Amino acid sequence: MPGDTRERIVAVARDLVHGASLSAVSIDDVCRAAGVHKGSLYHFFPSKDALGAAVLELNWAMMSTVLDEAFADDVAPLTRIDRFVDGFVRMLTLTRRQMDITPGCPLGNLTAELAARQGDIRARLVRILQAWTRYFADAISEARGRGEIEPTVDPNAAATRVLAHLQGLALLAKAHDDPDLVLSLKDDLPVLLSPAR
Amino acid sequence: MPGDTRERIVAVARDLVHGASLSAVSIDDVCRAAGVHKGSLYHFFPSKDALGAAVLELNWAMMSTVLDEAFADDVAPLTRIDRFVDGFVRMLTLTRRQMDITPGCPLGNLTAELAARQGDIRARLVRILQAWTRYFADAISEARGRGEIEPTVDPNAAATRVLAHLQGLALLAKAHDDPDLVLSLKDDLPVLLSPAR
DNA sequence: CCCTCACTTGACTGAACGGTCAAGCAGGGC
DNA sequence: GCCCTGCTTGACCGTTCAGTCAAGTGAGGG
Repeated sequence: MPGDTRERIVAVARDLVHGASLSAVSIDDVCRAAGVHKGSLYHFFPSKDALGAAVLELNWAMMSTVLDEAFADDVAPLTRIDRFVDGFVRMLTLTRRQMDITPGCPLGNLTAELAARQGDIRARLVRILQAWTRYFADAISEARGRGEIEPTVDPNAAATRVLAHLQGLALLAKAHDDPDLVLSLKDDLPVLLSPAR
Repeated sequence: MPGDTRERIVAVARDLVHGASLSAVSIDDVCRAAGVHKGSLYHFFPSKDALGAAVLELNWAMMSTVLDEAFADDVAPLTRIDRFVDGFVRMLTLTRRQMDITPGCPLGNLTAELAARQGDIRARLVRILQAWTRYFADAISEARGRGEIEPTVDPNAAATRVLAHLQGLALLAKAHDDPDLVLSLKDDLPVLLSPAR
């Protein structure tokens, strides 16, 4: 299978990083887990940072998949957000079963770890977070158009609120080792989508 | 000055860690910055993990100070939360000026980094987060008693909501390199403290 | 005056780290 | 049959890491 090695390396690296952190996972760890020699890895990636960037992209690709499924317009817009939360929690629960720890949001973790670095990587992180916010904003906007939430609500501000809330809950879930904590986002949604007073 | 060295080591370590992460800061870095030799550091701390634990305690002590000041009962309970947000953002802004990066929440960062480890450290993190939540819960409870928020609001659930929101905003602030993002918590507060619907 | 003990010094260790490289290998095109 | 090219191999390098240790130093107490 050509082109298989690179993908396997990134996939394995993502899993290891998701269960710990970028800095906690060494190149040797990745090679061992992927059944690949170091020179081979460095054939595809010029540096550990480059591998880290690839892991970030894979995480975003996986999150995009969950987002695209959840935000399909076969249900009401606010139901889509609920559906996404379910998918997100399912992701956490699955990793918890495999790794015996609650991993937190893969993108949130990388943001926390990499945002302090200067360079393109932070710009990319911001872009990803913005793209993520847009999923929420679009659904909120549509719900507002249908009269399901107050017309005075700013969809973008509300979407940022939802993302921040999700990230915070994911962090608490990681600390408490309980993915279900994130489920409370569904209860909090009506509150988060109500107008400021 | 007796007992000074240990404190200086922890203080310096905290600053370095706050600007990056525990794993990104080496024992040598700390020694260099504190003007101390390695054997001296290991006289006080049996391991890097022990130093990390001390850094966590110092961060909580500093946060406690900000919390105690903000939550003094010389103003209305909801005003205290606003005051805490101001203090928190001031903390971020100060570090940003010194380090040229927005550091995020010191406790949130450590939570993200250490929660995956098994052992006492996660238990301690959870306890700290609970103690933090209690500050919010007490103020919310008092505000409810004064009729400033709806009686159907559960102070503990609302407090957790506020903490999650704060952590999420701190993460976004770090990503966007803009401490002021956290200020929007003050606008979001009425929303977060309104009853579920 | 000297002993004790908390603290400091600075050189040291062994392992792990990210990264390099010359040599090989296999398959596809000429 | 040959070479080119994409990929693999496994040994190797220099650095940095957390952690150790034997030998000091100096102040306070008896």
